[in-house]
Amino acid sequence: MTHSRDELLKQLRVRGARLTIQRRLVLDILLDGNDHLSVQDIQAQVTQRGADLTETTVYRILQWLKNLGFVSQTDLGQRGVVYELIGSPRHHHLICLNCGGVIEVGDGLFEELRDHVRRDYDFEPRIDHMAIFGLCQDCGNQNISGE
Amino acid sequence: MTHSRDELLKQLRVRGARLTIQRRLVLDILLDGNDHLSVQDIQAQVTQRGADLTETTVYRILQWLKNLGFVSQTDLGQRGVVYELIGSPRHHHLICLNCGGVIEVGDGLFEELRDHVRRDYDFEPRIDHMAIFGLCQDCGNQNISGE
DNA sequence: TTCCTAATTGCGAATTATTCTCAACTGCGA
DNA sequence: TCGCAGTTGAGAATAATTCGCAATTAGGAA
Ligand SMILES: [Mn+2]
Ligand SMILES: [Mn+2]
Ligand SMILES: [Zn+2]
Ligand SMILES: [Zn+2]
Repeated sequence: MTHSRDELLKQLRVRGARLTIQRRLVLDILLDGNDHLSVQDIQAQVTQRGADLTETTVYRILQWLKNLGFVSQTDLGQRGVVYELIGSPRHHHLICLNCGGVIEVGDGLFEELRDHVRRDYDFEPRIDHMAIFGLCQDCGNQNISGE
Repeated sequence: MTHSRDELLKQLRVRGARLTIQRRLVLDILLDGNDHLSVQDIQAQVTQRGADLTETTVYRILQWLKNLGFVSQTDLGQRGVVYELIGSPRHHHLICLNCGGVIEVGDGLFEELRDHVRRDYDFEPRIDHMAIFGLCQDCGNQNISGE
């Protein structure tokens, strides 16, 4: 499940952050649309709710939430950069280079990798919302030319 | 080891690609500097060799090599997007979000993940040159503030 | 409740990275 | 050697993100 709104706000308050209406708005949009949202998507939502934030502000708030570890920022390739609240448990995606299809996968896939990295390199990986590119079942069977 | 120049050219010829002087030049630069090269890095090398390619052309050649599966394109975060010939065996990197340190790791780390993805999702992942972000040993011990 | 101030936002320009268009050029098969 | 589809050059265009600074405001202190 995802963070609840109240829990989220509480955690932010604890960290001494100012809860401006702009920040609440972006948080609400992220909480509602439990989806991949681009900056434009978020701006559209802002407008739809009768509000109005600068692009700059949206970028700044997303950056802030990302640095705090509440939001993931992921480049989905063709589909560009998207933001999403990091739920628990986390999830990740397989993205087909040919058809663009996006498959959601659980975090289990990455548990071994995480452990290995920790053990072998004493490195604490932040694998929050990975995009793995490749060829899906359908496209893998066709023979894809390089160009 | 890395692809040899001749082997590489042969493979490209087989695929019916035109081996222009521009393409040879970029290939040679990639072969020599066995390193992460940004587009600017490559342009600098081009100049250093007394030649002169447009940025556009460099982008196009890199895109072409990437699509053919010979070159990886990786976003290293702070350090931007870099290109590198995909060697065999492949390697990947751990990148510290705090100090920016880059650790090279072998491909073994990803073998399990690859198998899982193939088995569980019938998806052929192209894990050529991954960047895993997180905190290195030194930085993990300090307490990092969110901002 | 009011006041104060550091944190945050708005605005618009700047920067950066990448792509596009189209005319000129050229690698390579016939 | 010729012809042309594929490739490059040039420079503008587009898209994404960041910057600088003045105006605003959240939230603690009085
Ligand atoms: Mn997702
Ligand atoms: Mn590398
Ligand atoms: Zn596909
Ligand atoms: Zn570090």
